Amino acid sequence: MASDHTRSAILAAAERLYADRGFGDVTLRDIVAEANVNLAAVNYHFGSKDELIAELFVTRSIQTNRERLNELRAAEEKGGGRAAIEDIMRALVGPTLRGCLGPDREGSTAARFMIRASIESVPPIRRIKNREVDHLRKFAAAMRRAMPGRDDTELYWGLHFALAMAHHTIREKERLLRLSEGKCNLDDVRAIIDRVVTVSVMALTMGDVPSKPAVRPTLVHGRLTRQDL
Amino acid sequence: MASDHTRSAILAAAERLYADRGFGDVTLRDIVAEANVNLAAVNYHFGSKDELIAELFVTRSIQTNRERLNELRAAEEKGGGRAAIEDIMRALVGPTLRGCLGPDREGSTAARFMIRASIESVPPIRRIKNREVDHLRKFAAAMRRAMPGRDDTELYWGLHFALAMAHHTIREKERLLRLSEGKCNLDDVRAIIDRVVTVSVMALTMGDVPSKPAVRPTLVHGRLTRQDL
DNA sequence: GATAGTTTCATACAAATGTTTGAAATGCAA
DNA sequence: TTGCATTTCAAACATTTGTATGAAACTATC
Repeated sequence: MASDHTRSAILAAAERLYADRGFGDVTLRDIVAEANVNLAAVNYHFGSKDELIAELFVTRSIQTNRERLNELRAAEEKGGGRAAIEDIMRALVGPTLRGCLGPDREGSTAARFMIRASIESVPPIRRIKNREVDHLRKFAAAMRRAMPGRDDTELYWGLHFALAMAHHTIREKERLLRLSEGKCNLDDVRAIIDRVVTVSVMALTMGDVPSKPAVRPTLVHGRLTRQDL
Repeated sequence: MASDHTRSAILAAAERLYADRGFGDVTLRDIVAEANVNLAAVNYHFGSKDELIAELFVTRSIQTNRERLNELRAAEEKGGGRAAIEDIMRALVGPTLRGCLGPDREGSTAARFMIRASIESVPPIRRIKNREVDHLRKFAAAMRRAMPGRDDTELYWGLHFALAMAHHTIREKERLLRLSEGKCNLDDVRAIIDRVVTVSVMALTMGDVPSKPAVRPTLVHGRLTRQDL
């Protein structure tokens, strides 16, 4: 194991190709051609194609999860142990959206790969994905601390909808661009994050009785009243 | 063309198998075995495997789109030519959610097939999905009539988020169930539709100045009481 | 009931794909 | 250097897959 040159070349080439063309369209021969290595190298270094995909996915999963948890921890420190709900949602959707929607498209190969993994459903990845629930539970716990007394069901739906908007925006950005004839600016990632966070917090606080009218308006005006393109 | 027996047997078997095992796992040989027809029958009747998949998807898509437009038209008639925004959103997400989340989903292979089509991303279906934009434009137009003066960008984002929540709920219902430990009831389709519609309308009206405080509370309370089934 | 058009069938084909193999090359320590 | 383990390589393997073919069976019209 003197130099991982071949091994990492395969990983890089595979991730790039999968990100660009999807799992269904990329063969081992495509990968080794892109990596300039021999066909047998994949099975030598990874055992099988599925294990290569799995390694790719777990690596990136760990990275994204760590980013998210870092943001979450920072938010909790900022709030003295209890993060604000909007900061929690921001920590949840921010890393993914920034990674996948940013104009720095070349550095975001990893993110585009993760989107592929989210769109297509290939066996090795599906197996790993089942563990993601444990990760989301940490966010659910933080949300519970931020909104004590709120019904857990509402909380889960809010978390679910936040991921829905984030992932769907990434998944269907082409369609949204076409539908809006370019009016929806998908390069302004910060505005998109603000938008998703705002709507998520709205969804989470929507059960509030109108006798406490301060909550919602504050959020509405505090966050992105302005998302001009 | 005396009796479409073979043709429809293929369609039925294919839809069932695709619904159960996904596109990646089902071969033409599986389909013809399930349908008790000859292997060559698929190419004879449909031309190719992709055209078979396309026909399956187009058929179901047309059904869903017709349902949506019917609901939209009914809402517009009810409102005297201008439908209420929440009714428009309900027409947009209702048919899909009802079709894919109903408690009779075990028996409805069509619904499970559409879920598969939403989860996996196979070329013939992707091609067809691109035409969906034209269909969505009709909803954008209705929304524009319902909310005159509102910026088009906001309108598209609202439409986009509504579809995001609906589709993500269908796609990830297993995960949501597991994350919430069964607390999120995914069999109560009406409540889910109300929830998605409410959040969507919130997102659409979030730029409103608080000088018109009647809008949001009305929606909040009307959430679980309305039904247009 | 003969005939033309349609459908079914067994079988073959060609291409693609993940995997294996065994030898050659390379690196490294003694 | 020699010897040994690791890595690379070209080639082959074994399946699987969608599709094509040509004959047989069937159907309906005259």
